[in-house]
Amino acid sequence: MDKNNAKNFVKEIADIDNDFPQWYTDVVRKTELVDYGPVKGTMVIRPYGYGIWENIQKELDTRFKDTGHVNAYFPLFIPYSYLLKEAEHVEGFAPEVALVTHVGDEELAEKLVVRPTSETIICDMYSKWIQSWRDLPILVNQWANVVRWEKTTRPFLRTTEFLWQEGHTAHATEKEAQDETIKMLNVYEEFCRNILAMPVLTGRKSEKEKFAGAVATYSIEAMMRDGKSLQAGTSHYLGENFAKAFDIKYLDKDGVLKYVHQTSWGVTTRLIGAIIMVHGDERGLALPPKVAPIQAVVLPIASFKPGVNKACEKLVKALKKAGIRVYLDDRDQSPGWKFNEWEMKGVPVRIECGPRDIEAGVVTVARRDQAGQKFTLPIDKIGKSIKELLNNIQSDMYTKAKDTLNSRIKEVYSTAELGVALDEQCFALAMWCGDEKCELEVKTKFSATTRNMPFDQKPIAKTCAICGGKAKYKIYFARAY
RNA sequence: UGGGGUGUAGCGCAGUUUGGUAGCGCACGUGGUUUGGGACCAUGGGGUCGCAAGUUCGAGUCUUGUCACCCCAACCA
Repeated sequence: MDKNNAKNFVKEIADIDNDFPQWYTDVVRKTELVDYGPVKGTMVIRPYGYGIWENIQKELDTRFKDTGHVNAYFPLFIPYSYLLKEAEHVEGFAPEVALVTHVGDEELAEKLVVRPTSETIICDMYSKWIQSWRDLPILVNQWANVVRWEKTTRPFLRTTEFLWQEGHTAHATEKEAQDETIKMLNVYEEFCRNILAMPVLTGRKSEKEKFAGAVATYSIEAMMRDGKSLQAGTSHYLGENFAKAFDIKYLDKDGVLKYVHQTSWGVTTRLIGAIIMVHGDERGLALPPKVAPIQAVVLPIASFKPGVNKACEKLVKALKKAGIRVYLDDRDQSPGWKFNEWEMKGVPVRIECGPRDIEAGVVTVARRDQAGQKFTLPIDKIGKSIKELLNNIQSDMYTKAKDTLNSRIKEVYSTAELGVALDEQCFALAMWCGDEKCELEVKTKFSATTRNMPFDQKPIAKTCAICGGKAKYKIYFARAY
């Protein structure tokens, strides 16, 4: 037996602290989340990875319904002319849209784009649906795929095709639309906190970083293990921009024809990448119980011995009855192999059941988030005790991530301090004059960008940390994915 | 689009300098012994060496062309 080889197993995955991007790529592939697709930048989401997305969908959908939204579906193909209607929008997206120009050998009279986002086609429909103030608000969400032909790609974080949800709402008043924008941002924040065990920073994007066509863009920003920021979701206040471009008007109570005020908001499969990079460690993936496709894995030990298989089946039955997503791994592999396999795949709880356990009336349990430590739980009421355990893991994972985030936000008052904070893998919270020049300077000097402006705008200084001019906003700077 | 690198079995690689039967580790099949932190023994299967021309008695190896992918900058949910 090659014991050294066995112990060095985890080194098959790149060193997380020294080579974070490589570690990420290794984990994503070795844990059977994805394969690379044949077309550059596309990915095949394998069943285990898709299971995470299904849980995300389920939890988000519940929240959307609770806030009055309904699901609908709009076409994949959009006439190119639609994209041209909103000036900023086309400028932002044209370079990265895939165009359909031919069917067979025949050239199309009008080019089609494969949707990079659905504002245009949805607005086209809204202009037909909306006549009167009685038709408002329209609160629609779509689960779909979109295509953006980015130059460089990475599984989940930036792929040519990705899955997402996009909410598109139309309102009678500016106030109502603005409230909706913030409401959905807060839905995302709560979802990340409670379901993904991932703390995020909410706030408004700078003019430079906002969505093409929006009046204001708000984002949730998450901190990855290496101190880089990941924009995990966005909520846009579109104002009347698209309403004017697509002629979406309603007749108000006062008899005046008015433009609607709109919002759009979305999160993508990028969230899966965020989970990996926030919770993962040197052993691989660690999934928060609420999104884990498998919450507990049952491993029979010495299954050839009498009674073991039966005890495991009984155990699985009890756990299923308690509503736990459980998997019985009765494959013909050595136990140690399976321990590592499931740890790498991030299953929150491992339950070992062998002859010694059966004799003692217990099972041996290991938590993924506290690797290596085993303890026993009595076999009776196992459903209830594992359920509690999963809840504890969920909240412990959040606490740990939250502490990390808090300890790595540095208030800075000068360009020099900003650079130091970034090099220490921190987010820098600074006062800013609001001028794009300062954003560019930071980008050139430190390859970092403004992330967002928190709602708490209580100033920490009077002058801009970059140029020393009069400070207008408090804003986070960070390197980003 | 600029700079660097790599293409050999499912994965990771050696072999190329100096041309001479296609190799190694892991994974996979079968039989047996095992099973509480990646087991062992035996025995098998799997390759047009990225592609195309050329030189040669003979090319994974030399020449020319070509394609693909990866990393670093620029672009982005």
